[in-house]
Amino acid sequence: MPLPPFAADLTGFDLLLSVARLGSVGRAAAEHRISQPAASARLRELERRVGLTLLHRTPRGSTLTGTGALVADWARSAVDAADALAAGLAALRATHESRLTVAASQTVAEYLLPAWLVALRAAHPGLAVTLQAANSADVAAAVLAGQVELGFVEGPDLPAGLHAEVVATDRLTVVVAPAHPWARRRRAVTAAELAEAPMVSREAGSGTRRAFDQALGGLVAAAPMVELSSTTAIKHAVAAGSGPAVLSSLAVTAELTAGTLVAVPAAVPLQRRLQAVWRAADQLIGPARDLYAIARRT
Amino acid sequence: MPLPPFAADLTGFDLLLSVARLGSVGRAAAEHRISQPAASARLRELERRVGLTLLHRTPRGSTLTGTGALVADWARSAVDAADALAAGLAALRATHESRLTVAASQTVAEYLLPAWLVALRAAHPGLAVTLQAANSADVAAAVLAGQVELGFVEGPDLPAGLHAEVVATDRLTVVVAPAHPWARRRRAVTAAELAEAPMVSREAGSGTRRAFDQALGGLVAAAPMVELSSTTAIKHAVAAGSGPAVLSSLAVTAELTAGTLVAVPAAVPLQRRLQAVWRAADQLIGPARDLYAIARRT
DNA sequence: GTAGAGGCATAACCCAAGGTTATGACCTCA
DNA sequence: TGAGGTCATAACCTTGGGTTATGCCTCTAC
Repeated sequence: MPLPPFAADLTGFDLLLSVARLGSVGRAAAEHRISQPAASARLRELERRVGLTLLHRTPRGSTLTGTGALVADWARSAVDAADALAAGLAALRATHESRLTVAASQTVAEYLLPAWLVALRAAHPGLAVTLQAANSADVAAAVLAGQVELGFVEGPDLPAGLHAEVVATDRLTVVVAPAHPWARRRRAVTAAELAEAPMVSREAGSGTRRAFDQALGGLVAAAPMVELSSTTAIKHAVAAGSGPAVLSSLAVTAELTAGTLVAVPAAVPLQRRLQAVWRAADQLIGPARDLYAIARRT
Repeated sequence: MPLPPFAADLTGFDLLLSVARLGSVGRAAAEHRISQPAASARLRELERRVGLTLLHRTPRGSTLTGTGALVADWARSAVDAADALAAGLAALRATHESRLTVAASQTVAEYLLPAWLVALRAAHPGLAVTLQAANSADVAAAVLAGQVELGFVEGPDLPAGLHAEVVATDRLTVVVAPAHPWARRRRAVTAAELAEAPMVSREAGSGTRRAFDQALGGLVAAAPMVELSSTTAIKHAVAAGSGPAVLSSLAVTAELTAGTLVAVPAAVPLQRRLQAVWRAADQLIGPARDLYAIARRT
């Protein structure tokens, strides 16, 4: 389960990407603020560890070999993911005197915001972003109170005084363990069936749970089998066979691909809008406006 | 441009994920084959570096704090990406006596295969996969010659003797730099316009180029402005303003989000099928069959 | 043809991060 | 109250990765 040692440290791959872009080990070294021999040694070590020749070194520069180019492309996604992680951490850590303050609901903070922050940083290098992650209601309250300039929430119920714009649509997915009877269903489960089934669900008041309750129309959902406060915990519980759950499709793509969870077709409109919100009295300006534009573009 | 130091080394985050899953620092240490004090020190160092408290340590185990859970979720995607990189590298490096041999065209090898390999490894721990990355024609030839059990190719033209099944549909996207006149277009560009415009394109014979030529119907495309052999090089050329290009939408999502490239609506059916191919005489069995199933599920 | 510039490799040296084992302090539970 | 689990601290060691100095190669320009 732990990451193999040669993949855990991305600096070598990061350096490889710089070499690919700049065409020489020396220039890549300069970009990373290390000496040329250090870069050279690092790249050699990387090749030794992965057991492949990645670079074509010549007295006039270095270029990627064929497999090197493929590896570089794979490495790029890993480095990008690490970069998104770094952007999120920087936003969490930033002090409150910084320029842009944002609050986001769990789904947005978890799955969408990191990429947005990376894009925002491209437009505003050096901008410090402060992020509050909370549930939709708290996000709305923080925006209304002026603690944050911009918020991202799920679901339709919003307090007055807020201006909201839909930035994306999130589809909810019914998931079960592969061994669950529903896993083999071809006919969509009905609202009634969903209402009857005890589910693994988030706590009452979460955006995901509210969206599900609404999707049932007039029906009232059975008491949940378990209530858990994190998406990850729910996924594990479902995979272990606890019962069905309703989760954002953003949250389960990896598990569906890996086959640890199975999506069940459902005959109810499991959609919800992800909205950007700000005070109706204010105008979005500067970085907040740009972040909103980035979010819309997704 | 280089990755910040605290994000380059993922081992700390990987360890954090183990703690989250197992509930104690000691058990996480065991999973990573290091001593408990080493793990403890590493986690403390991680918290120091990111400047956040991630763990709630108690005499009966350790759990994530609120921000810890959010960070863990972000970290998971970074670790997963690194894991996909590792799976790809392992497949490239594997010796030829290993059990499963696969060949894939560039688009598949770059964007889809790593995730599939991760899923495959979940089903077959320890399985060694050998990967050949080549263009569609060479992949087909390798399958036909029996050098590889399973191939993934783009486009419709296949030699006789191969069995093919569509595993995914890939949409091609016309992209330009934000400053390009087409970037502001609301009306779709026509096939005639696309045929006339000198493009930045892959070399003749690549799957992407063939698909584009076919999409023009009877029209014959203008000579390309530049021919480049890697997707990355094309993206840079387009972003620098060289002209339009037609690329797999898988290849440009990040750039579209970041705004360095802009998608142009097109009035031609820019779709192509990604197909799994194997020898018509053979039956897919074992890991090859599972990899095919995983690919279909995507 | 030769000098110079740019590029990578090697050598010698140094430092610190991170590993280990041994041990202690703390809490819970039978 | 003692046993068994947890995490923290201490003392020590190894090694990966950094630095500067230098050499060799190849292409280009005069």
